[in-house]
Amino acid sequence: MTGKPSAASTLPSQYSPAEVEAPLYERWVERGYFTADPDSGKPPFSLVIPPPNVSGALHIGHALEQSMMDALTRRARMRGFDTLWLPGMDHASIGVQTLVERYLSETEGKGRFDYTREEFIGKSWEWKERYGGQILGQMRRLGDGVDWSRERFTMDEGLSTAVQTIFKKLYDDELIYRAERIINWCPRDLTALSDIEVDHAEEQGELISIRYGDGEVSIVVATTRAETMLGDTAVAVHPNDERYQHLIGAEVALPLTNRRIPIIADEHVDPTFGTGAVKVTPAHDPNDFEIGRRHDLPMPTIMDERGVIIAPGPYAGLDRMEARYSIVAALREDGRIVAEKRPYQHSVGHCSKCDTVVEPRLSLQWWVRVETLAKAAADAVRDGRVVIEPASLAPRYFQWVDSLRDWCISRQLWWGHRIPVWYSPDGDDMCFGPDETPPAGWTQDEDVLDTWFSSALWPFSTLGWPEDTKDLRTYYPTTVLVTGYDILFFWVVRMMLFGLYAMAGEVPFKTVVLHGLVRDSSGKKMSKSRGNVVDPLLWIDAYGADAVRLSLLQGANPGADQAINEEWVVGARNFCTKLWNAARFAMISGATVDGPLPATPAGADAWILSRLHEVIAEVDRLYERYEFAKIADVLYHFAWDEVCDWYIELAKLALGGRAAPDTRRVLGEVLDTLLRLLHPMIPFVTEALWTALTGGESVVIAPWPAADSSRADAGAAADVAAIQAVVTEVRRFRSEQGLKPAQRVPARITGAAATVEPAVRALLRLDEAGDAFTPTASLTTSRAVTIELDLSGTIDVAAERARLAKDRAAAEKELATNTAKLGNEAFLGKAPEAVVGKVRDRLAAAEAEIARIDAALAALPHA
RNA sequence: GGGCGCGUAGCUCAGUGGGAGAGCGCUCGCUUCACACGCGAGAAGUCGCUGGUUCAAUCCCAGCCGUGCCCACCA
Repeated sequence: MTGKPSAASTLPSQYSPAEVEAPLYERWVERGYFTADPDSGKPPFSLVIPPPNVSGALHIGHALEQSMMDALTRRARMRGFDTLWLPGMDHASIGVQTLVERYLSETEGKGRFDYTREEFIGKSWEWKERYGGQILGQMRRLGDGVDWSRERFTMDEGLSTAVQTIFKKLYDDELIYRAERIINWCPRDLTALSDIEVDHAEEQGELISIRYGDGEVSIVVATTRAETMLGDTAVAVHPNDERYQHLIGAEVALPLTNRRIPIIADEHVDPTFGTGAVKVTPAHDPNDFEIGRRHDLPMPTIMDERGVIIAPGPYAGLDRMEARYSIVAALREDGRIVAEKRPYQHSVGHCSKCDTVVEPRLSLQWWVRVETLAKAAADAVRDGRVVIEPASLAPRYFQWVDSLRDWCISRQLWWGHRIPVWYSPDGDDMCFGPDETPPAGWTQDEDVLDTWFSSALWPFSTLGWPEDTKDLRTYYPTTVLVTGYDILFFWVVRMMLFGLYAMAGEVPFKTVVLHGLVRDSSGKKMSKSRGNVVDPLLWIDAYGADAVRLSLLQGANPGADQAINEEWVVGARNFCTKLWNAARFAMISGATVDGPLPATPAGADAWILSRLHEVIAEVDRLYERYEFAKIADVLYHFAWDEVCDWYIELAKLALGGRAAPDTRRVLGEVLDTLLRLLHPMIPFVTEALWTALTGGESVVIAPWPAADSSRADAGAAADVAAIQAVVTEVRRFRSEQGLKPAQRVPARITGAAATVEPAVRALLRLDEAGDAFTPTASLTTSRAVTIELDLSGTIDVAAERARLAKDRAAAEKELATNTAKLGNEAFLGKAPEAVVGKVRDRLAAAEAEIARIDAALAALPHA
């Protein structure tokens, strides 16, 4: 026997995660359980972590996402796969550069441009070594079974090589190009942003209607950005707009300047909006830029990169917001403002990193031509090579990928992958690969790449690409990607673009599992400004990593947001304690995992084994659909309601009798299996208990349970169902009669099977009827078991009558419902036979129930 | 404007064409020999509204009301 009753009996009654977790984790790592082995001969199961920012701390969303990934990985390992969960971090170009700038400002009192590029990058690496990567330690706290030997960073040498290699390939294939276009510019961070790095917010602004020109040739335009009029080079109207036909081709005087600008016709203009006339500022508005291109308009830039007016004149040197105010004032003085709508609600773009209002700006940048790449990315999902779970979120993927616009990838930053393009003294440009040397005298492009460019390579760059490594051959395509639906556009789409392109059409992952956002207890998004952000580490400290993981997984319905608060974590912690005590009981009781299971287990033993194997099958089925919340629910209720509340109570009886050895073995089997089933979700407490219970090396490497349908035992299940029904009914009677739970009562039981009666007596504390037995109360349960009790006192007739009356009312309702159904010809004619039969059964049951209750009522003494 | 979703017990959420569920909370009782982070019993919902399909609708369809998110546009 490997159970250790002597040790177990000294276990405290409560689990102390803080003492147990860290040593267990270190042991797992030291023993190499998490290290993948492509030579193992086992089938591969691989996934890459969505790399957290090097500057980030573990937040509740990470905790959820990583709990999901860890559960999948641990289960796969137990099922015999060679598992690789690859960890790492993202360099977070703009985010980290901003932090480093702030840090340098605080510590050295200098700005970015007080350093050379090389100095600044050196400072950034120093910052990264000193302050970055704290999340890695936090992942250990959570219990993440990642392969630390394969940890990667998006700026490490191999990944930088991958970036340069794919850039050159794209450049050579003419899928990367340089062009002057309107981009989103952050005047604070001084860099271009991609469309998705801009957050739009509805704001109260003003809509000013301005009269351009005078007399015969005048036209009213409306704008929310009066200051951009300094860059106007036309006024546009719709070509079919009756009101303005006579003006098309004319020139109007642009107020506050001595310029005259043409009135042009363009389809883009919506004649129903405002006056139907639009001022055109090609260098400062994306739509105006397109109009400008169509009509070959001049495109003067009127602001510098910080948003300060540079157009010559009285407004030069003013910030764009100051200029707006001054220009509106000047126009008003001139009598040119014909209408002002204030407040005027409209959408304004902000830098997603620093919240500064972005400035559309004409600028020379590098772009990825996405059309063919996006087509391939869409096809891979349409033809099922990549499955999105839940499927209901696939339209979001298509919505994005089917309308993808060229991706601006250059950033005017220093922290990141520098664009591998060099310029000759004559201004020619050429891209060079990692093993190529540009000619002397050529200078490299100053810009770095969008952070997401390197993230897009993550599923293969981390495995060694462009080298043809064993890891790459073994683990690509990765099995599954787990990430939030909010990151579908930023990251998933881009991995699809580049994965299919770089890996000869092979998808980066076979399944995308999308989770939702973790919100606060009332369903509100967590944010610093709301002050409702929770720190998972504080909860780990207070309740243990398992409790945090379980509480998050209990809410993890596919693709759906979830609300969480501390109460949930407390509940999960309580479950861990319950499990702890169940295992403690098993060990105290001499449960064992040695030897074969009994060939013919007795009632409760047979029943719980039958249920156990149903649960295994159910859990397997749910894992295939990534239904973490339901897996947690099934195991929670099986463990608590069935194993603890019924099986252990029934086993206590058997442990005193002849069947004790069988029960000890079954009890061991049930706990062993339950702990293995729970291990992927709550690794620490299951490890502590499983090793103590079984004496095995580690549950991490224990085999995943296999469902065995031959364990099904309908007879045993029926017996236990009868016990549960009778016990529950009599307990209710006892409770309503005010009998103390501990009070033993003599009773005569008739109608109960031999397999049922002893359990009923024990669980209800009913003694054998002795010689002096005088029944004073009798109840017939729904299972046709009659129990006569000698209460040696008066029973509460009124309470009992009320209880029975209530039951009778419920049965009457049931009777009426089913009688009505059976009286309905259409129902009898059209409903399936099975449904009709079920209704007949229920009708009969209701009739029997009423008869039983009436008999019980009649047997009650009159008050 | 386009797309997706939600509205079920006080709260947070599952769920199904044929008997309304869970966790927490609430009420009552309990130092019952694993566990008070526990045990037992219990109360609690016109399944948003209206109409339709069906023998049968919380579930399918339409409309409405409320609510959330994503994309595009917003001169």
